[in-house]
Amino acid sequence: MPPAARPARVDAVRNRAALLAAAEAEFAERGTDASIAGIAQRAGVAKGTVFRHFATKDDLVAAVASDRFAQLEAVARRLAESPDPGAALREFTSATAEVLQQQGLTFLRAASECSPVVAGSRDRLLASADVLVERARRDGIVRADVTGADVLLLTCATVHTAAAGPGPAPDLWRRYLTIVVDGLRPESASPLPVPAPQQP
Amino acid sequence: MPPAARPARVDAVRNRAALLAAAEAEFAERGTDASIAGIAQRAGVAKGTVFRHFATKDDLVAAVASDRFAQLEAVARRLAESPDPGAALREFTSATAEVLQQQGLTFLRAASECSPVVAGSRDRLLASADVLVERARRDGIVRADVTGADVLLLTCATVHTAAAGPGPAPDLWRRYLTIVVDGLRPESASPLPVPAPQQP
DNA sequence: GCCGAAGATGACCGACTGGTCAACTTGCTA
DNA sequence: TAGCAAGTTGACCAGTCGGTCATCTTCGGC
Repeated sequence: MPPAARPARVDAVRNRAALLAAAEAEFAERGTDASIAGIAQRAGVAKGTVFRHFATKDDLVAAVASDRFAQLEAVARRLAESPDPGAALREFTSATAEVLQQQGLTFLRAASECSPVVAGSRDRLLASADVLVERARRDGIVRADVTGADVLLLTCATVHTAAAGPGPAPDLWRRYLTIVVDGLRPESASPLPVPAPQQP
Repeated sequence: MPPAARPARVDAVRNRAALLAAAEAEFAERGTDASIAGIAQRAGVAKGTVFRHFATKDDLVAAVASDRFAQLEAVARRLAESPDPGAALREFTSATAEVLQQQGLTFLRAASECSPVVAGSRDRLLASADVLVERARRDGIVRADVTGADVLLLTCATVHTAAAGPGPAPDLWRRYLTIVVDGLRPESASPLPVPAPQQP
């Protein structure tokens, strides 16, 4: 085992944090089309500094996206201890929708498609979602043929509808999440024509 | 009123049609990021020719997107005469999903956001969707507080979920469209927390 | 077959991108 | 406080993009 690396300099730590915050904001506003130059400017740093901290643009995208998935996974783990499985599932989908809404759905999807690190974070989130769905099913809240991946994808869907609407409709997703959750109920459920996906 | 313009030359007509077909395919594959050069090559034409027929890239995007919305509006008008309003609504959502899936959801959204012509086509489609929803509601198939814009947005949503899934899952949207339509039923409907949008 | 006009062409332009690097500055350790 | 590794900088590079335009080709009326 090599000796512990010298700790990072304080200015490097500060710049790295500023870069992550700036990247988060720029990616949220403009998706993966956000330019490195713009992120650097927002962080108050030269462009070369970005590449010192993140070898490629993809690495920066992955860092931001992984943080988001990890944040949601923590929420799911906490809710898995909740005494009311139905409320826990609703709260989880709302929290997920809020993060997706804030960070940008297509950004997170693109990130998990081109980075195995992000895909890993996403899969851990999926596993936590499965736990919540299974608990809700045992409670009679959701139909038998629905999985965690289904719920995550449908939550993404409701956020997308809000983003697709005209002008700012920041919480239109609440309307559609309500309809979707109603559609998950076991009463009056139509048989589903296509099998559930393995991953969201 | 000026005298009728001389009819277009046959080669111009042929090239315009080839360009529209090529643009449709390229936009479907790569969204608005598709390059003019790629579209020109696919159409077997030089780049300058593209700009002779469409002054800007946006004009080309608008032409392709408008065609799609008009195609869906025609479907809706036909279904408005159908004797079974519930089946008509289901068929309309399926047809819409298929077009969105084929042409690319984000492409169509981007197109209608930056071109008033496309927005007009989209609004005509919305009006036709409203007719279908109203008929279904009178038949007791959908809850009272749902509009045509809701149904269109939710249909977009199910397509988005399929696109967000891993690998090719070309008809996963059928699974989620079933869940969503179940969620539209009047029985066991939870009150909706946010008003419906004016446009989809 | 001739000829004018409409159309097609592709080299070219400027703007912008992600990424590199040699020169310079700064924080930390001894 | 001296010295050096770590960190920062911005000019620069190659590539791509949408868009222009002088030049050439082709259609179609006579």
